[in-house]
Amino acid sequence: MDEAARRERLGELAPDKLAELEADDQEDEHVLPDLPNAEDGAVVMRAAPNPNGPWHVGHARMPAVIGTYKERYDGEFVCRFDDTDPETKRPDLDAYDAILEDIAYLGFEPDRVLRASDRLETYYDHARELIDAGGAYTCSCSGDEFSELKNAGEPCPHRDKDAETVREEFAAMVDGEYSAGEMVLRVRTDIGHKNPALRDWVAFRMIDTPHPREEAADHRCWPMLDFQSGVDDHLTGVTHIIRGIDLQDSAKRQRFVYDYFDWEYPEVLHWGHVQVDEYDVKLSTSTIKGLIEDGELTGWDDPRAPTIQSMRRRGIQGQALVDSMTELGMSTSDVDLAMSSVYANNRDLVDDAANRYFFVRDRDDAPAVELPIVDGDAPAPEAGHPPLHPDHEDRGDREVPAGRVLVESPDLPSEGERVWLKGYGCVRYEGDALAFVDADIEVVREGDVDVVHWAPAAEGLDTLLRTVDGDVRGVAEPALADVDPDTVVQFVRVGFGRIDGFDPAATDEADGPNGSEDLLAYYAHP
RNA sequence: GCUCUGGUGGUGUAGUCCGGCCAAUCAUAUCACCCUCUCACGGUGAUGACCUGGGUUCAAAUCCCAGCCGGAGCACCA
Repeated sequence: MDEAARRERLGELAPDKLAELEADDQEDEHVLPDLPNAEDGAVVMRAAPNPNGPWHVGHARMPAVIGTYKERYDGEFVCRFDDTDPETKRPDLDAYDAILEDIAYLGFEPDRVLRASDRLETYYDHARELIDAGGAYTCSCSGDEFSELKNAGEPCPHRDKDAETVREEFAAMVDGEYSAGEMVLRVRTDIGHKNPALRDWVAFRMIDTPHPREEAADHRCWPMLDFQSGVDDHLTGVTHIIRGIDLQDSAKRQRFVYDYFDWEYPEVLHWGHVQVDEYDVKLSTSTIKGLIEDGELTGWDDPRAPTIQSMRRRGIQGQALVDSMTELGMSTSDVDLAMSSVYANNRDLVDDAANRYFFVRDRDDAPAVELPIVDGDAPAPEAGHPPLHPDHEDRGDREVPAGRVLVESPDLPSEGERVWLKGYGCVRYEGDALAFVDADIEVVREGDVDVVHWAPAAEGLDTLLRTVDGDVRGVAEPALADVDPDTVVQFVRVGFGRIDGFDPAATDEADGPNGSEDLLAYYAHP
């Protein structure tokens, strides 16, 4: 009795038990824990990326989790670009769209998209209001000076400035009358607070470098994350904030501002950092950017790059990444994401649709071997006809010409031994040729011969397969020429990959590192 | 130094709030077997964890104490 039948039977015998079982199943579908104080239809969450480059795989976690909760609570997904640092983490103008594309690839679409750099006047207004409420003061201490006082729990001399001076000095900040480092606006918190991280933090500072966005290039007075993000979260109606443990103290800092404004602070959840195994490259936008600039990586979508764009180009479904990310849960400890988990999820999604094709690798340590197939015990057929998919005969089969063929050297049997060319038949290796034996599948069923993939030497496509471990050259069967780019296929006994491009004009002579192959493919995983 | 925060198999996770049904769930991983014209898919099985030490209790992964180890913040970065 299979699962469905068993359930049906249970439904007849004990309907209440079945209902219980199904209720449990519902529970189980929720990989993520429930959100605290979440009301259906009244949940607003935001992803707040700094657009200083395209996303790495770790970034997928935020949209994956927010998107999942959005669906569960019929909530809202706000994407707010926190691009308030034109200098140190300078925004990259292409990154805004790149990030939105990354989110779309993951299968989500933000309900609202905001840019903090569009909202400076709003932040200034709130700063003025905060000053009027006695919650902020301008300060011209150097960073070191203030740090020393702060660590001792001592106020700096500017703390007791009269409100009028603060107003004037802040107006001058907004007008850009100071240079970087000359003046900041601090939030008056509690200079003796037991946690030094919370004492009178900076809300606005001067930056001399113009913002890359033309619309914001005139501003010199920029809010710090805690101020900008705190104000925006309230103004956009965010009910649940999810962020990394590096921002653990942010909520505590922002609460001082919220208290001045008499706002209610949203629910906050923190999670740990995500590490991804399998990559030597550090998971950081600036590190990856550096590697690309140094030529170590060919771009953000280099198969060796731990980026969303790379996953996409390799044919890994955004959903696979989302599944893996939600499986990480919401723990505050650091987690290691195993790429094998992403691969397993992707295999699940892709296996049924991916048609099968042969690709014979030609590697230094395992070169492809070219041999003619000759008549042996029986006349050799002209071609093999393996199915496009073993579970879907209805999709038909491919034609693989079989005059001179290539096989991978480790697949070659000892001289005199037989091997089964998949979709073709049994051949005997005779040193300089493969002699056709027969097409009686019985030898395979009995386990007497190994089954290997192969490709025609002349008609095959010179192929470049780009993998995480470097580029692999080889020859693929000609049927791949009819496959549309962007299709995910399975290279039999090699693994899944995505067809990137086909160039029928490519000639045999023009073998170079780029653009010379007939076929370009990206490798996903086994 | 001060302040947070966390420790369940290789990885992730459930269980911890309200102690027993936990000799600990599920997934992935690894290995084996079955299936199979793939090393894929599917099926079966195996491997493998409660940080340590005390305490409370009839009973502790769960409560208490101490210790050990880890992560984060104390930026005019986000």
